[in-house]
Amino acid sequence: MDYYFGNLNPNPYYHHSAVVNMASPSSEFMLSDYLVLEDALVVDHHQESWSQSTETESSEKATSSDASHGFGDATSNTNMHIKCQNSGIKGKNAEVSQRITFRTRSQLEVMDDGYKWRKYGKKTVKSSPNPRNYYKCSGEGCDVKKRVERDRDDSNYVLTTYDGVHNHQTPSTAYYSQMPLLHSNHDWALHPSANS
DNA sequence: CGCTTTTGACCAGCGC
DNA sequence: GCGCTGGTCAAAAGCG
Repeated sequence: MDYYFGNLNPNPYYHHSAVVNMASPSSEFMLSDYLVLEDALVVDHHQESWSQSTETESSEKATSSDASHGFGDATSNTNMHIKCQNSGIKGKNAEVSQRITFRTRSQLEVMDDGYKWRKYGKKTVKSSPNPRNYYKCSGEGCDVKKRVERDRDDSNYVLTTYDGVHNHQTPSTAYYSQMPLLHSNHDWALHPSANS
């Protein structure tokens, strides 16, 4: 099941969209718990492979200079093409955690999603020639982790896996208060094209 | 000085 | 039990 989200916030800084492929449609999923996205993107609904993004609504698309507002390297030409899978993962103590993987076309390996992360490990894994980096959320008492690695098939893409749910708001709320907020859940809604 | 990154060591799960 | 692999720890170094 694919959901196509469009950000309703008219502010050009925050025109975002993403497809969410939910393995369990009934599970609770707050996209904005995980994402503060930058550019607009279009997602292929029909195939497993990842296709090149086609820009739409470019008049509202954030420019590269906008990226200097804390969302990444303004010179990096980051374009995001994201599909994510949400699946219930049973932890050691049988608790169900949330794990979501995003595949993002980006020259940046680590994108600013509004949370503060501390790197705690780096590992070369056999399944990929590229090293995998491990991060923990720096929030007090927050046990959310993420893994970041380059796609083994196409190093232009970055695979980011979020594991867990934040127990706090983004620490950048104060910063964002200078501009309209994205990272409230209310900015996201099912895009009409999802029905077609 | 406090926080982050680096990186080798260590640990746990899994297959044989 | 042993080896392989992925994930985490923690000491040292780096940085602002």
